[in-house]
Amino acid sequence: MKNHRNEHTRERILDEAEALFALKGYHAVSVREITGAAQCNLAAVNYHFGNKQKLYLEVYRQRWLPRAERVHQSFQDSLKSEQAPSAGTVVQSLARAFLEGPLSDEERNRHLRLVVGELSQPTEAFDQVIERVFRPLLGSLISDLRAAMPADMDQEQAVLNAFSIMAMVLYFNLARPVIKAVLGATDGSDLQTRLIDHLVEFSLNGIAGGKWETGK
Amino acid sequence: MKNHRNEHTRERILDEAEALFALKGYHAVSVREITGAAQCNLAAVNYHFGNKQKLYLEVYRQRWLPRAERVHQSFQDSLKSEQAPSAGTVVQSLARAFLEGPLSDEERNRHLRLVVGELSQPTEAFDQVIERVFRPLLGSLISDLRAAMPADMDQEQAVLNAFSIMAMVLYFNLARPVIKAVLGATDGSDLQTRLIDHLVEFSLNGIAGGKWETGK
DNA sequence: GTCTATAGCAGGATAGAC
DNA sequence: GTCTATCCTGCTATAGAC
Repeated sequence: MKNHRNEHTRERILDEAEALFALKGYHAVSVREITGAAQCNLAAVNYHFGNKQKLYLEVYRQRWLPRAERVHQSFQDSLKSEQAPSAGTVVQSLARAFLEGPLSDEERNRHLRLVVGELSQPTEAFDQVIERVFRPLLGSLISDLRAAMPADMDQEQAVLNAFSIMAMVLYFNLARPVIKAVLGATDGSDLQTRLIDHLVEFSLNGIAGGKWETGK
Repeated sequence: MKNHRNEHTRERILDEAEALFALKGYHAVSVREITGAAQCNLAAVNYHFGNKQKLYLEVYRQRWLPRAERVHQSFQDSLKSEQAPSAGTVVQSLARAFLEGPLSDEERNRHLRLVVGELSQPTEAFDQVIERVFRPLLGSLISDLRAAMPADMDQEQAVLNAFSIMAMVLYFNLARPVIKAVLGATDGSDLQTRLIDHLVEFSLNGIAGGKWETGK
């Protein structure tokens, strides 16, 4: 009975499993590695979750989903304070919710890597990700965007705009090392902030097509 | 000696390995699966490539790299025909090189999935991908963009613009199923073309910041 | 709920015949 | 170059003591 650690074994397993799955992907991580990191016994995974696959699904259900909802909430909260948010505000709120919102750097990295994993190699968690998170988030984003520029943006345009923004959010996180490498030693200062600024300006102009002013 | 198939075993293994690695990722594919698909013996992988890891690297060297160079070439060729290409032409050439250029749909899907794999879970192939393909391509793109709008775009801006375009190219391929799901049964017609149009317009506006005209 | 011990198996790799 | 046969490691999963 080595278990005098503050957190319960089950929770520690979820934490370590999430970190490892995000870092290496499902198949590259062994149950031994997870239980080793969680400092518990090999058998604990089967006891608490049944098997490795079910552990993975629980990571999504109990760690990833709530966090995704926090991000969505943060996005909506920062919009609720305004009555008729401009497109600029909408895009900025979204970018901030993802890139500097309620998540720590480490959490955000885990979170986005996991979703990229599901996008590129879908498992049983895929449907959850799409239906319970992606679709609602895109729904919010699209309706907010359309409200901000009611004139001549049809549904498909709005969807594609939303996807383009998500593309940058995901990619700027995933390719951070590459971006750093290419930009060279120029950084040191807050690359993160400059990325957000760029993302907001780029996508705002992308959406607006030069037709609306950013109010910048 | 079952080998009366047109292609040499070594080549068939490379083909099938690439398809499987792209589809499922390195760790999710077994050597048995590869040799099964290539209709050859299990031992053939070790005979021809040494081990699984070296096979994976050969897939990059002998299949992925040349294809990446074809795409880059296609991008540059379509620009060479013009003397002072506008930013719109540059972006459109890039998008077309990737999304409807020299690659078939299947090839393109493989190609982009493999690179996303390396981005999200780097292996020994990562450096090759960055140094021999990514950096040169970004270099071309950046210098073309800066030539097209010499006024006030600094190096970092150009880099971030280039990354934003690449983000959309990669993501629009990866998330194609999601996009289809969200857009619903609206498609049928050529989604591909509409995606390219959107990508070009979005990123052109994103780059130009409303300051340049697209000439559209 | 946590542990030890082990069953049972799949995967990578090799030796050696052809 | 290709095949068969086999080794052996490392994995998931389970049974059962505590």
